Amino acid sequence: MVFFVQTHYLWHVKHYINVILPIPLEKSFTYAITNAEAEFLKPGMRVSVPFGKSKIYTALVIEIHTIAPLVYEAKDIHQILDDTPIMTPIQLEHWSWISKYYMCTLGEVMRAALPNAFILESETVISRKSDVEINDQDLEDDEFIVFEALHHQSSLKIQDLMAILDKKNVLPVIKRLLEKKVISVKEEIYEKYKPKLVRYVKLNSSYSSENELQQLLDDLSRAPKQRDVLMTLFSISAKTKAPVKVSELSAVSNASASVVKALIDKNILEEYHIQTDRIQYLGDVKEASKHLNKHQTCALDEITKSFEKQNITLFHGVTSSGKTEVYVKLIEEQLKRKQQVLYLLPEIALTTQLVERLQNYFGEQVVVYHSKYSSNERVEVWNNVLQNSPQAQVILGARSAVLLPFHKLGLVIVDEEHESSFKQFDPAPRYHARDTAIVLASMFKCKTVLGSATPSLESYYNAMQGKYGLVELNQRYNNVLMPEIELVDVKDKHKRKQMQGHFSDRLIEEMNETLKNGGQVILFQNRRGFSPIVECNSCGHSPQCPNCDVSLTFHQYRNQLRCHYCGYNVVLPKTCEACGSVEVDAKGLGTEQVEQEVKGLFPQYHVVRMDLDTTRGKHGYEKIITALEQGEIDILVGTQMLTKGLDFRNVKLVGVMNADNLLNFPDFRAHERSYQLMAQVSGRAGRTDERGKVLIQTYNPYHRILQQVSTNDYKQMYKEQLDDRHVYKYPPLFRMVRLTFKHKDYQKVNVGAEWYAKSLRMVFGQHVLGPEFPPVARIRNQYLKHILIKIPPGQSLVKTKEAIRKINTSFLSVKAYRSIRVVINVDN
DNA sequence: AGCAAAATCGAT
DNA sequence: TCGATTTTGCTA
Repeated sequence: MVFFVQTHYLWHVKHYINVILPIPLEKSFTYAITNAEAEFLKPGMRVSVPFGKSKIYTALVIEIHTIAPLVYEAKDIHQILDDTPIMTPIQLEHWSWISKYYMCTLGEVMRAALPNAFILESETVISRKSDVEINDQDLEDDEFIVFEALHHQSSLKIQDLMAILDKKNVLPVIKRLLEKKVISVKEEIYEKYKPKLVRYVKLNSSYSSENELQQLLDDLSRAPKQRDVLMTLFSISAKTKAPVKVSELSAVSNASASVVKALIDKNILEEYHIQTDRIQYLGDVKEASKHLNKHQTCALDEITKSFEKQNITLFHGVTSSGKTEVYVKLIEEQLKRKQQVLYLLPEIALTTQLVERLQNYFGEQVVVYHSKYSSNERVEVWNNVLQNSPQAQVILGARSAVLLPFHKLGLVIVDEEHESSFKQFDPAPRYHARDTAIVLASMFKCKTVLGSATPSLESYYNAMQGKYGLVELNQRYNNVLMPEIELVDVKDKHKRKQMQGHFSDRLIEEMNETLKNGGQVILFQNRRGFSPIVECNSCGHSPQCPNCDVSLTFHQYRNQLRCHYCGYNVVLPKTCEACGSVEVDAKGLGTEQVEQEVKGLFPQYHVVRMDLDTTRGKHGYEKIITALEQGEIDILVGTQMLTKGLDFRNVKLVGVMNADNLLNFPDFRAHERSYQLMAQVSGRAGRTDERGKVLIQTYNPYHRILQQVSTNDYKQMYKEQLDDRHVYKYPPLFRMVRLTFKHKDYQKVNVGAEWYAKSLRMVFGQHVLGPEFPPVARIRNQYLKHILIKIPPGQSLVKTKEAIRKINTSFLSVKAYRSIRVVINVDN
């Protein structure tokens, strides 16, 4: 599709616009516009349009043209919402790439990209018809209640009606009232984004002369508090020569808000508002960037050199080698060239630590963007990026930051490049932020750095193929040694009776040693809850989730059984539901149980657990990190949350409770992930002068991956894993598209998926796998089935997806299959 | 997505 | 058999 065609407007021709609606529909929609609107509108502006029976939606203009739709009469738009486009031409091109590559609709990309506040919603507002004579007897009870309410309030919203009538389905009542011509209904839209206004005060201009002022102060002699406030105002404005905030005034003068209000009411002070940014940088003076050591300097030179030949460079630097300092130098260079920099990080690594570090170097030029930001904050970041404002030169963000309206992008940095959280799983667009960023960079003709201590096989493979440049940094900062990694054979320890609960004697020994010397310990267990399975000792029955095909996880702190897929929970039954036996056993290990055992083993130390359950609050995560930094925590037990780019100086020992459940995870990337996870947790140990220690407990110490982790041999891991991927035809050698079928009817999923697979096999033959049930075959009462399509090297991706799309269309045209949800996941 | 018509369910 | 609930179809 061609966007942004500069049309020559002819006044006798009817104009139309094509728009994207924020809903998952394939087609774009055409609306009629007036000539004046055609002159004014540009692609990237928002309009509100009627859609469906009654609703008004926010739509984005992508094309302005004069081609009348053939089979229907285009509706008129409702109104224009913007003066200038809220997005850029490059962005539209980028969205279009995402929708084609990841096989989703533009509407879905729009939903993901635009801050929520940009998408206005219409609301049904009902009001009483004037001059209508109504006989009370003609109205039913609930109709009369609404009629009465409208005497007190001129208009009511659907929400209000639900509250008044205390039921959720109020539409029939509205319909009946409408038929009786008692009320009228209309759709109203409202702006969601509200600029933040700060209250300021100044002296009313009528007191400008000396005399008037003297008079005023005399008048106020009997109101000493107000006089004080006034004097404070003079002293602040004399000192700062800047507008004075109400909050500042009342803080400095130590007066309550009511005193200030009294002065405003008396017209002595004048109140006014100034619009401000919600996100403000509160840092101190800028810091000069650190001098790089010789290894870092060398890496920086190599990256610069590699950029001469390659657009993308993989920066493979071991944990705590100081990659960030190298990025800082690269960013500095772009800022000199007046170019924006996009710095992508996994959400969880986007901590205050790192943000503060970058703000120290770049001050207010840094802007942060992630999902925890409120809708209004996101709008402000969006606008700053769009306008290329000085506050949006370095954009530090999680996955969705790649969808911002960049103006002059000079460099993209994707840190922790291997992190799987860069790939969005649900809902669509199921995009990978790393790959999407690379495409964005190519549209801006700028360079990309992918950084990681444990690169993904995909990126390392691309580097080996010469597609990416490769720069390595093998020295840790200050030449700290890599931690010493010891594998503990739990099977053997059990045999020798050297286990206490889930702790081997070696782990206890090392923990004692570390704690005695004032060091901190991190224990890693990749499962939350107390135990993932509860089993009856006499009959073997274990409680299952009623909505999903999984065992319920026992959570001790609430004495609950919970499903981690749908959130279902029940109180732990006292006796077995199947046989009534009281002997119920907890099988398997979760963080809660580790915490409990540690507390028993080391009662004199402070133990804290960090997982989804303890970090749920807004700053839950932050609090634990700060407590650890400040040495308030001796032992931290947690899930993989612990692994992400945190710099804990005093952590001397890391224990991996059970490496096997990582390795045995049913996914073709399980081994790669295990290596990355363990290498990253190990990296938390000993980041200062002293060498850290890592203990990995396992039933299988001879596992290749564990051997490679313990010898820190990334290259060996890469080679062996790549061989496996070769044999089993997995990425990075083959590409993959996975289809998921969902329906509450088991048979329907089976038959539908089988039909689909058969059609796929007619085109792709042996490269279609399945349909197969996933390890958890039912979630929230929906049965799931997967089909995997492997795309061999050399086979056209575009054509493959085209073929899949065609089959999808004919699948959906079979009536019996139409109700089956098909989820397409590219590069999953 | 959201809404209305159509189809199915279920208790009298 | 009627009314309620779920499923299906369409939006410009």
